[in-house]
Amino acid sequence: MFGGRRVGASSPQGRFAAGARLLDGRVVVDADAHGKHLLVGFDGDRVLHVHLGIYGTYGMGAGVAPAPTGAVRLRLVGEAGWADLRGPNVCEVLDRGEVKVLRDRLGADPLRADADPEVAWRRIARTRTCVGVLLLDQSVVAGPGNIYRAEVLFRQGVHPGVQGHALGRRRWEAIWDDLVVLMAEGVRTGRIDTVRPEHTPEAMGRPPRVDDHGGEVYVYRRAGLPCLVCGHGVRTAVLAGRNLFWCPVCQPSEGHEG
DNA sequence: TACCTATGTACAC
DNA sequence: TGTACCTAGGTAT
Repeated sequence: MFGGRRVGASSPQGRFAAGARLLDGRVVVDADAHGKHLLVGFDGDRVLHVHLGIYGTYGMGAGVAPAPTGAVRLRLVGEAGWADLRGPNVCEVLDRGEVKVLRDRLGADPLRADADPEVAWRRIARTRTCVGVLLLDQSVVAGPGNIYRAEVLFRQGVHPGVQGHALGRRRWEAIWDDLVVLMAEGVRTGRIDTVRPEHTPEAMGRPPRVDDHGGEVYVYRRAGLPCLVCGHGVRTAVLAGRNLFWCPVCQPSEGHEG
């Protein structure tokens, strides 16, 4: 919608007024994402860096932009359409050098063709930190969040408390390969569905259930409900500051509880 | 109208 | 580990 075109930038809410002025009237030359970070390049060595965080949203449309509603941090308007950004964790203008600093602190992104899971593995293999924490550490793996953490560990039968050094290369490779598939599918469909065809409510003869986040999942936010595979109650605990969910039967704990 | 929750991160201690 | 950031939508009062 904006690539190669001159765009208008404004901050109806006012909090990004100075930044918007740096971009206003410039041409969008490229756009890229690394993990949860969006990088939109403008002419003049200016890069818009956006991280949606936990609240942020983008609203977009074709044609003439409507009057802004709510707290619109940044509005971009081009010939073909408009985009409104609300509530981001980060919204700033960087130069290419600052972008490199940002990228250097991010780990392998399962959605990127240039990702090297070997780098992540070297970090994982030498730490006692558990895999449930490592999967949310964006300097190890960039992109997965709380839903993918819970779901990929369930799909691979890995207890979230397994320490990095005890995970083993094969299990790490299985987790990585699954993330690549799941996240690509998420991009394609715009939602997070992780339930295999043989476990869908239709296949199992259960009523359909879609989580509030909009996708079908095995354990995420299903605390106390029966596991879709074995029927045991799904457990929950806080790990790395976020609500974690797992099935204690399908994800055996290898000698430790909790 | 108040309160709670959420696909996240940084910083103080 | 706790808290601030900061927004919208849902539920309770």
